[in-house]
Amino acid sequence: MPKKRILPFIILGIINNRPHITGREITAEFETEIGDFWRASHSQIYPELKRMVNDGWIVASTSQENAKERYYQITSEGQEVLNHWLDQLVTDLPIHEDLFSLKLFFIKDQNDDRIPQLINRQRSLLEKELKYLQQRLTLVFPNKDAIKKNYGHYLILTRAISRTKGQIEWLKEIEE
Amino acid sequence: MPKKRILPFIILGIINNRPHITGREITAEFETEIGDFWRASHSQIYPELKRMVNDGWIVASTSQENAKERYYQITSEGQEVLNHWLDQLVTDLPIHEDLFSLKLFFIKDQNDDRIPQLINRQRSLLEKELKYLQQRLTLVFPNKDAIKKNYGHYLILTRAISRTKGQIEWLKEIEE
DNA sequence: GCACACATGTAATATGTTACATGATTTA
DNA sequence: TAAATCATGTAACATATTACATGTGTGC
Repeated sequence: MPKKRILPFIILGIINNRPHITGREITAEFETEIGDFWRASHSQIYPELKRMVNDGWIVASTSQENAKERYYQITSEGQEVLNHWLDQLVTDLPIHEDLFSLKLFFIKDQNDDRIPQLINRQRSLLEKELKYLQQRLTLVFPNKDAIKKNYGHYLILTRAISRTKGQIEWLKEIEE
Repeated sequence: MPKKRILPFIILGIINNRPHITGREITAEFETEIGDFWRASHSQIYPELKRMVNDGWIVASTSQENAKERYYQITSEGQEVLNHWLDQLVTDLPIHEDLFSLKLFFIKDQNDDRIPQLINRQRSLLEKELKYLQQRLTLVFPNKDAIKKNYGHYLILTRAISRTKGQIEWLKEIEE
């Protein structure tokens, strides 16, 4: 789905947060923090980085230590681009490409065995996710100072926790 | 994002729910009920329908009334395919390609003006969505019999409402 | 020096969107 | 009968995944 070129802005934000980052490390970010909101594999990221260097949003450098590694920095132009993107208000709610809902949607009979099966699975997935998120929260934000330094990140983590809890609660309710 | 061929199963489910449906009506389904969980445009749907006829999942027919319209029916093979898909348990939680979270993630400063701006916008989008969902609920499920006849659909609608309310509550909390 | 993880990159393919195109049916 | 909407279809392009490919650094 060719959305409106979100990926470069995400990469820009990552580089802005962590100067001197490598492509591999950027890739890793999509497997942890960002991973809940966006996915991208290295085969998407490397060409994108090239384009961004080309457009003057970032600059690359190498070191003697590691011949292959390339370190990226955001440029002032990149800063502008990032800020301009952040300034734009969101116009639409995201859609939830959610197989759980989708499958339920097609099951008509209240007594269909697959309903409790889907629900149980969903609940266990959500409980695992909740544990992970809570662990991240204590790990990344051990004190108030950490929260202060990365407030937006803190917000979305607590939001994800709240949302996950809510979904689990809902599942518990209908199980009865 | 080339996911694992979800679209044909969705279309199959739609045709199963509404025999004698046309391609245009299938397209319309993605703008109402299904639209919260999956999007597809007609340029994706028509070729897909062709493939599905070719694979024997559905059959097409025409009528004298309207020369262009093609009416689709699910075959017994299609029924099997659909049921097999519904039988498969979901293995992963969906990711939320959510610009709101993404943008917040990149804002570090607690006093950044853009945080309340993003939050206000999100709240108004969610409140609009909530109204729409509640309206759908009373419209599609006016009585208990309607619920009984389409239980899965009922579940995901109430789930969407619960989720939306939860998100609004969370936004209210942090606004203080 | 061999295995394994690191680090980057490309190619083939699948999927999705936007724009273009054409004719049929309905309605004023 | 002209305009709008219905109904289907295709083409060009954008985006994303999987698989392939290649060399580097590190630990044993």
